Amino acid sequence: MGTPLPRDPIAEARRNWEEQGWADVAAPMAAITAIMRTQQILLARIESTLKPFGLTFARYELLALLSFARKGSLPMNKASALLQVHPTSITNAVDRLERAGLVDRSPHPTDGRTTLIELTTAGRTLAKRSTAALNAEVFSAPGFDPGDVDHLIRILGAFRRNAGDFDG
Amino acid sequence: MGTPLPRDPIAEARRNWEEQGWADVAAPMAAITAIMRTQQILLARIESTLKPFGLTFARYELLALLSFARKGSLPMNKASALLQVHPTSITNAVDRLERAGLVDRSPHPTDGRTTLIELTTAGRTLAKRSTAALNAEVFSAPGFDPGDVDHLIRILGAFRRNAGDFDG
DNA sequence: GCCCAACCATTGGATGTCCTAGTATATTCA
DNA sequence: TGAATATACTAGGACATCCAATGGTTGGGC
Repeated sequence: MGTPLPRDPIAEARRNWEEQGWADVAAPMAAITAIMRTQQILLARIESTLKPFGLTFARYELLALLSFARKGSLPMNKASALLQVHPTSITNAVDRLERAGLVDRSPHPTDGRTTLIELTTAGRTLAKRSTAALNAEVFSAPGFDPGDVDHLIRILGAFRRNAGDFDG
Repeated sequence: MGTPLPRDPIAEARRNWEEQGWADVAAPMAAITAIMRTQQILLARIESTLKPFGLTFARYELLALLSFARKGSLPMNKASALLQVHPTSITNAVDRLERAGLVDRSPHPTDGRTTLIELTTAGRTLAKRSTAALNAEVFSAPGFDPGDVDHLIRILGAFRRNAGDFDG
């Protein structure tokens, strides 16, 4: 996974698609494949930045979400909805964060079905420090042309709304 | 993970970033998070389309790559480089594809270190059929504005070149 | 007031990805 | 020629994700 390839493998795939008579879907195929690869690159950078803190991206996202919660605590199903992941992934992340002393579980005062999660002091500190690291090492120089960032936000925002992520 | 949220959680995160005094990196943060989520949505669609064929995206990618190989066979390290994944992921995928009778391993004629992988007849057939399904169910209506597809390809292409994926 | 459908969190199983080691084969160079 | 280095693949472990199934808990309809 090291040295650059002589040519863009996605452009190559696009040419293959066109040669096979699938020219009508070749461009969307290339765009979707490019998103897959871009996500992979970005995730690797993020994980590498978070590693010194003992965090993965999944656990960081939960920590960051909690650090912005008005009441300081959040029901697990709410976290699942906001982060758009399966409830089992939240359970898994909370298990590990709790074992690391970064969050606490507590029963919901009125609804016996739901569990609340809350940052510990250590968790709040780590959220701050790891966010600072991500801002400095990843978000401040993402590798996009500055003018393209807004394009991306608009295009992907429309896509996500279209896919049913949110109303608006 | 069902009903749409009342508001865009990524726009929400961007506002939080700005309020914390990180306005300079709020936009790239939002763009990167949007790419993560978009990839997740697209991957779910692709996996769902491939499920009836007994394929995952990882295995499909390998099948498709082999179906375009000029010689019909490919060394494993070449597959690893072209698909941009860890060599162990290729080993894993080939293990399962071989067990399913879709590919064969064979020793390289001159280099005793390398293993060649090759589609079986069943593998070639399945590659064709599953590609047709993806074209019909995912790539033909990706959910992007038609004009945005070319923007995406250009922006993400520049990003990937910048990240060292390929020269050009 | 009671019952059942809906909801919430968890468990266990399958898959995929990466990393670290380890083994075997090639190549380079003193 | 023979040792050091580089390359190719495999083995085992950690982590995350999804799905299906389980066991409590609520709350609306009768």
